[in-house]
Amino acid sequence: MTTDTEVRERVLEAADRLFYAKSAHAVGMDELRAEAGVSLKKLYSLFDGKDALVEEVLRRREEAITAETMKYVLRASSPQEQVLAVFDWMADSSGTTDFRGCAFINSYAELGPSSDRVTAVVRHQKSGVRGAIAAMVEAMGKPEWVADSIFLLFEGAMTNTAITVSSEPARQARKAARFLLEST
Amino acid sequence: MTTDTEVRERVLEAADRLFYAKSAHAVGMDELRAEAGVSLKKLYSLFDGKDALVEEVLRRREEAITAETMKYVLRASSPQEQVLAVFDWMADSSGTTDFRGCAFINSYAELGPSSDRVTAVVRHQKSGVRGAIAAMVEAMGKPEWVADSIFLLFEGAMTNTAITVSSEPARQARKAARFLLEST
DNA sequence: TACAGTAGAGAACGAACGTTCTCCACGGCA
DNA sequence: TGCCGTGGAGAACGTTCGTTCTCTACTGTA
Repeated sequence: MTTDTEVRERVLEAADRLFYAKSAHAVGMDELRAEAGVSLKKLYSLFDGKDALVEEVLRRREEAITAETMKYVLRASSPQEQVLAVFDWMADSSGTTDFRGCAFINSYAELGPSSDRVTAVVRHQKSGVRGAIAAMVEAMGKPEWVADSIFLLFEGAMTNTAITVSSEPARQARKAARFLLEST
Repeated sequence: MTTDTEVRERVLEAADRLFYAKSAHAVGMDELRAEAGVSLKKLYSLFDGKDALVEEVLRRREEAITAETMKYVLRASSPQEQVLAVFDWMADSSGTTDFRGCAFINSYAELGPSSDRVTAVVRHQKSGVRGAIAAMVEAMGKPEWVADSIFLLFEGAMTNTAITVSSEPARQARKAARFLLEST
């Protein structure tokens, strides 16, 4: 027997995958229904509509990404390697054929102007990433502008890794971040 | 008398403004027709449809942005200030209330997966910016990885200036770029 | 077996889209 | 003046979307 929670999760997983791959407006509710193996009725009984679904997908993805990058950070051997681990995560992620950059930047580009809810989730994710980097950099005793710079390198590498379909930007950003950490 | 060329330009200007502000899929052809003050018939006689219009808008914007940043670069007083001028352009641009980040990144997020034409224009613009920065940095005798890093800082600042609605990321990126140029 | 209630399949609906077509007003020219 | 062709206004068309509704099959229970 499949509980509602399980069905919800299946829908969210499918929605996350499709929205990320094709952008939200390019995925119809019927396509999503088919991909999740769920009836349209059930879909609308579990979610308040497409907008709410998009929002929930983003929130869920924020948690998932945070957890996954944390794994990279925690297995690092030194404080500096901890900071740089986020770029290793990016390089590994971009190896998957369906890498499409930062889902939050993408969603903000597509839906930001029309949805305050999406904008709020995106801002929350960005300030979270920025805060996490800042905490690690501060623990190394480095000035705050170094953390800001590494965050911007991360963001720039995220989009350009997607656009160029190569993990080169991730490696370049890692190198720059290391230089900043070692020369300040 | 208004020539076809003038009408074309008026349509392209309106399309650029609307697409950038609201994302392409959120702007209907009828809204664009009204904004440009043109009949639907004329619109379709001048352009091959919405897709072609989006593509042409992006190409036109690439030229316009290149020209505008060049103005900042050319008035700079030193090679280093020339490189950093791109961040001054960004800070000034973000001052306008309707700043929405990089139109090419935004378009790639929204249309990249479904349009090879859009993807091609975006890649062209990105490699152009990267090349321009690389040329200036190389002229200073700095290693290539410094240029790559400054480019990524530029890209990251572009998106985060939009998301945070503040020119702070532009200033942070400028500071980081200056540090890279002065310590290598 | 008879029945109540749930859930799935997918038809149906209203709105919005991109695109084309119809109709009419107007200006140049004989 | 009469005629032709261009162009504007916007109705119309076919499609697609998000969302809701209808009908039917099935399950558990007495």
